[in-house]
Amino acid sequence: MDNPTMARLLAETADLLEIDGGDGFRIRSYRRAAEAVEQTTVDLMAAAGDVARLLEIPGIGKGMAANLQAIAATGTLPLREELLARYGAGLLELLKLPGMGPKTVALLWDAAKVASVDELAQAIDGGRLAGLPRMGAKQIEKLRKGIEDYRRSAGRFRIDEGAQAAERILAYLMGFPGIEKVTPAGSLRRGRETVGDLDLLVTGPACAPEHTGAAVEHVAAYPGIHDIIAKGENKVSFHLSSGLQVDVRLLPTASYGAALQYFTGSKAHNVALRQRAVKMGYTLSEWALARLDDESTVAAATEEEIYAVLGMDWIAPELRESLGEIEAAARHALPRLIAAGDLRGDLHMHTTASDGHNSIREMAEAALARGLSYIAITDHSKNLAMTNGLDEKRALEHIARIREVDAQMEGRIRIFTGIEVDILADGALDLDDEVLAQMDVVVASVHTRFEQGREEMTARVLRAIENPYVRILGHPTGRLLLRREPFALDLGLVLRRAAELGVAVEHNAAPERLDLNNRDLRLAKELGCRIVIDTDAHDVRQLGGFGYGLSQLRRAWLEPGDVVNTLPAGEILGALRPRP
DNA sequence: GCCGTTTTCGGCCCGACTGTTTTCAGTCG
Repeated sequence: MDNPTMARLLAETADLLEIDGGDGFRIRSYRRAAEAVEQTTVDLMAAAGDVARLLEIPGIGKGMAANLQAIAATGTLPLREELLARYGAGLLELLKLPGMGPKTVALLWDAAKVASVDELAQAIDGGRLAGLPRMGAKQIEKLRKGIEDYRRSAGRFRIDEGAQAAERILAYLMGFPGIEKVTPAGSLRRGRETVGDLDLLVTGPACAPEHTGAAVEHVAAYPGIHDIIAKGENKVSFHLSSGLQVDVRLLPTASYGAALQYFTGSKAHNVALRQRAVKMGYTLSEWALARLDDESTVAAATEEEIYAVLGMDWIAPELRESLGEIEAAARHALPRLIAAGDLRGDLHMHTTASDGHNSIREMAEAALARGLSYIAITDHSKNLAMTNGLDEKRALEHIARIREVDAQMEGRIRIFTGIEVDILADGALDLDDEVLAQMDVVVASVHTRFEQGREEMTARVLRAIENPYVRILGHPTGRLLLRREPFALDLGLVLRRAAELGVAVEHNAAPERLDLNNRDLRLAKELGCRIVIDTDAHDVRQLGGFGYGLSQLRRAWLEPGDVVNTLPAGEILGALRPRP
């Protein structure tokens, strides 16, 4: 078991304790422990026998060390099992609905015996919620909508979850002699926000036709398998315990390119490509690109040669959505897509001054190690009290420290001063302008859920970016992928006004964020709005992790010039809105 | 359940917002 899974078990125990009405401080201990387990670089499975080692981790005491040992030994912990036996796993699922917290879950369980999302839907339809405390018409409607959103995303997994699962399987498969290459295809390779299942293509001598038996058995023996759906000569399909379906296909090296092209998709792209092939006298399948007349193979080993025979440049997987990429590739006019190496700085991150886990210096060194040439430190402001947000006085002290560390770095990396201010209900910012005037970078973000309607919400954000010190609009939709519905916001208006004012709009690269969807990003480009991609890093490991957000930019055909933090340190501030 | 220039008990980040509550409970960050 890995650390993230252990962290999940502890967090679930905290949730169950909360539903159970347990002591709030004890609950918080479990939450803190889950966070510590998530954060630590100690491999807990390996260290489980060493209590002293466990106790060195802040947030882990005697009780929690015993819990970790129980998890390592049995795969779960007694308290969690006990609570699960009493309440059932369905309650944990209920907690994922927006507006649904432990108190409401407990209420529904006590009063209406609701123990799962399905039972909640039935209770709503049956009118059994009416009359319960705090269950007015609006609240019930909110739950109904929440269930709808939840079900729409069910069955798909966030791309980072898919990528991590793929990585583990890949490492396992590569340990088998005769397997040379494992490539994830499908929506994972195309960089979508979510994946429905995993397609893994495997090749090497062990995958030669008629000789796949041993390799198939190796795949089927993967320790993470929950159940096997199908096992054939060159394909094994199974579920992981998370419910994610995985299709592993064993292929001869000779047709690897054709298979990769076929299984990468998208469906629409493949249909269009096959039509083009037919017009040119070829037929394209997962085995090869062949001549229509005598069925002789003309290309199969690599994607590049297949596209080349069809008169096209190779198309980046992110673009394969049949949105004009085939025509552009045929005209040799594909964009020079933005790539990881183009990004020179990260303008949104937190330190221990608010809710980050590392110091200014540590963040700077980590950024340097990742090849960045500048960062901006943007800790939270006072309105986010739970993050230990900075008031005016502390904000000024903090930027003095940032400048000190910047001087210590002696030009190896540039550290800009900054703050992430909160947009209040009336559209004002929560810090005085005199303080904001001292900042290189002011990121204005919405942290509270507004539900009063699209016009009002849009007006608030528009008012916030009128403040002359705001240089970046952070979390422009506030959407937490697959968990919270997007804010109702007329993003078209906001992007247009931001473009006029020179305010850059942030695209958060964290997989649970990915603020701007494909349409938003294409619109931003159309309107000439500046995009900045940030990681909102809360520790050194998140820093520079642009990957998932970068895929979104590439999918929207964005080029280096469309993204401001491709500029060098000396030009970045000048490219943002000028300070008054 | 964790932690301690409080050494073994008594603390433990808090403010904004919504809905239904006529004074506040629950959720979120």
